[in-house]
Amino acid sequence: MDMSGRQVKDVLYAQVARIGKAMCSPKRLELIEILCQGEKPVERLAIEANISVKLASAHLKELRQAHLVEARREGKNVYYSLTGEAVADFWVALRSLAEDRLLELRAALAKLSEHVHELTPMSRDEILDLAKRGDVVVLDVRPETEYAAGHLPYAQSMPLTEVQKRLAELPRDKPVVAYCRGPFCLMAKEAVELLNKEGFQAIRLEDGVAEWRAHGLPIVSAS
Amino acid sequence: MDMSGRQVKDVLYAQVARIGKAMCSPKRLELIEILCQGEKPVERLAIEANISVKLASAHLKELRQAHLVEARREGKNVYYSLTGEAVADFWVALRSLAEDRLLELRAALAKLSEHVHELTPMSRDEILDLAKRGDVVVLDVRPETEYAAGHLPYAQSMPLTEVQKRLAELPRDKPVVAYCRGPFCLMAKEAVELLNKEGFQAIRLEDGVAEWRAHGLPIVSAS
DNA sequence: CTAACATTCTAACGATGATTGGATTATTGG
DNA sequence: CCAATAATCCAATCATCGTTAGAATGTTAG
Repeated sequence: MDMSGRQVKDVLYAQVARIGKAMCSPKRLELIEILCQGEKPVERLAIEANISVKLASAHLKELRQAHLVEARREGKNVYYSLTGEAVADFWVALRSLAEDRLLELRAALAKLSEHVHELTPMSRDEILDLAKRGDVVVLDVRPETEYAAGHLPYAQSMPLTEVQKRLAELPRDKPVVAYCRGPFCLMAKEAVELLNKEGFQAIRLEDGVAEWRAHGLPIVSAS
Repeated sequence: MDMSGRQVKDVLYAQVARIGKAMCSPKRLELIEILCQGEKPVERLAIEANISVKLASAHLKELRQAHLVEARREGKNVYYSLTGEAVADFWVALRSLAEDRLLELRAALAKLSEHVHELTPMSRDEILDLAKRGDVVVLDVRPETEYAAGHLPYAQSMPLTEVQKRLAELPRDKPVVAYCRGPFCLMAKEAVELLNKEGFQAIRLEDGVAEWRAHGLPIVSAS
C-alpha cells in the first residue's frame, strides 16, 4: 500500500486546496467575517449576509467540511462559530493580501473613506493608551450581542441603531473613536457621519475585533 | 453613481474571493510553492508540477490575474515569479492552517515522516546558532538554481541528485541537517534516508526558505 | 525572410459549484 | 400525539472551472 511521491504530493496539495475552496466564494467569506464577531444562528447569518437560509446552510456546510466552522445545537437553533482564532487570523491575512495586491479592491475601499479626515490617524497602541486614560471614547457600534462576545478594551457599546437617541451619553470635548466589524463594514462609517453632523469629534477606526487581535492586542469578552 | 451598502460589500468580498479562487486549485498551490523557490520558466514549472505546459500556462494566467505572480520575458522564455514575499508568507499561512484543521492532511503528512527520529528536534534558532559555529552542516538539497535564488544562512548546496557522489564532502562526526522546499517536498527526506544508510547522522528540517523567512529568520541570496 | 522554439490563445468537453424549490428531519409548546 | 419552527437534505438548473487539442503569437538563429 505504498504511494509514489507524486501521489503523495497530489493528496497533500488537494487537502490544502480544501481550505482554499472554502475561501473562494464571496458569500462564504462574508459569513466568516460575520462569525468573527461571535457565534450566531443560521437565520441571523442569512440575514446579515443577505442570502436565503437554505443557501446559508449550504455554505456553512462547506465551511464545516473544511473544519473552519463548527455547529452547536441549542433548542431549535443551530449556532455556528469559527473553530478557532486561527481562522479569524487567516481571514484577516487573506483580506490584507487582497488589499495589497488588487488595485480594484483598494479603489473600492477608498470610496468608502473618501473623507480621509474621518479615519483615525492614531495607531492601535495610541488608541489603547488614550482610551485607558479616558482621553478618547471608544465606541462599539455593532449589535449588543457582538459586543458581549468580545470587544476592544475600554470600549462602550452603542449599536448604530441607537446612536441617534443616545447622543447625550457622549462627550463633546473629546474625540469619539467608532469601530465596527472591520474595514468592509459600514456601520462605523455611518456612525461617524452622524456624530460629526451633530457636532461631535468623531473618527473611525477601521479595525474590528479580529484585526485588533490579529495584531496582538487584547480583547475583552464578558464571560 | 452611488451604490447601496449591499452592492459595495458584494464588490469588496468578490475581490477578496479572487485571491481565494486563485488558491483553490491543488496545481496552482503547487506552482506557488515551486515559485517560492525562485523564478522559473513555464516549462520548468510544468515539469516540476507534473502537468502539461499548456495547463501550466493556463494556471499561471489565473495566478497572474489575481496578481499573485508576474511574468518576465527573456528571449524565448517567460520567467514567472511571485509578486512579493507576502505571497509566500500567505502560502505558508494557508498550509499551516490546513495542517492545523484537517486531520487527513496531518495523517498524510505523518506518513512522510514515519521515522520520527529523522526529523530535527532542534529549533530554528538552535540550528542557526549551531550552523554558525560549524557544529552542524546544513545541506540544501534542492537544485542549484534554487539555492542561488536564496538559501538558509551557512547552508551548503548539494542537490539530491549529487548526494551519492559527493558523500566525501560531508563530515561523519557532526549532524547533517538537510532541507528542501518545505514540508510537502520529498527531497530532504530522501537525502536523509540515503545519508543515514551510509552511516551519517542525518536529520531533516521540514522548513523551506519560505517557512524559514516567514518565521522571521534571515535568508541569504547570492546577488 | 524562414525555420524552430516557447508560450499563449481559442474552442470544446466533462466535471464541479452556486442557487432555488420541495420534501425531510429535529425540537419545542400545547 | 400534533402543530409550528429551525435547519438540513435532495433534486434540478445553470454557470463556471479544469483539462485537452489545435491554431496563433512572439522571439531567436540562420
